[in-house]
Amino acid sequence: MRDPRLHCPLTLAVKAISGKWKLYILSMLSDGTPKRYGELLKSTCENLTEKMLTSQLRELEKDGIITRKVYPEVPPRVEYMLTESGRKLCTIFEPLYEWGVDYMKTHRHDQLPWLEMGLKKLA
Amino acid sequence: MRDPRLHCPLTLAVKAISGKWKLYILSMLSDGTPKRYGELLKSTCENLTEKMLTSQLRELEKDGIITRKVYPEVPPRVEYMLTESGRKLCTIFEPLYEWGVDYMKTHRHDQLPWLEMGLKKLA
DNA sequence: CTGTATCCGCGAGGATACTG
DNA sequence: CAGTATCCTCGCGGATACAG
Repeated sequence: MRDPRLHCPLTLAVKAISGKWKLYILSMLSDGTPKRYGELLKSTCENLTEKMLTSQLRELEKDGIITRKVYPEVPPRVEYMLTESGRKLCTIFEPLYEWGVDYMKTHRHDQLPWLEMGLKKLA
Repeated sequence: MRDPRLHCPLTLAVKAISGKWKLYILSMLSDGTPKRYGELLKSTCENLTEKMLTSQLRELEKDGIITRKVYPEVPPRVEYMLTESGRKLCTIFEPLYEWGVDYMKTHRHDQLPWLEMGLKKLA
């Protein structure tokens, strides 16, 4: 690191969303309603494991992108929700979604997994 | 894969940009001007290796996001450039950049590497 | 200059079992 | 229900050498 040009906002943003499952998780939360742990675990058809979900959630929480709310109940209930910052980050899903639609018009895709998301509420 | 709900455009888009270096590479190309191999290799302060650059470029090319043009010269010259599809994909950099700016207003960042990019021309 | 080819370390991440 | 705790595989990706 001899380059003195630091503090690039774009690098920061790219780092925040890198991580194999973060965009998937964020897309599940992007409709704005809180989601429970088990809900997130099941709502993807890719094989997201408990360990991975937990670690990615922790990082997103550390970065101030989501909040984790624990309800002192039995059985326990934990809800994850976007912060204001997280909601802003999720604006990228709209262009991403549109890009995907465009892309599918001109290519063949018969093997792609489906992803739960809430773009309708975003738009 | 027992879920019958396939063909999600968002999943497709997420897959297209996943890969450790793709967003960095795309951001370097996002000003629209063609870039040479060596140029891309040097213009990031992270340690992107030749192998990684090549593999990521190949995938982006395969996905129709960039084009690779070889000039039959000596010494050889190869230029990489966004396709129409790639340019559309790069629209996410604007919200990402803005998110990073917002984020930096409320957090401390003294260790982040800088990234060559061309948002000005995009805006 | 723009790449392959090869080797290989290492840690992300998957599987499984267990806990408050 | 919502997680830890462990173990272990596997392939990403770094280093190096070489080629057209």
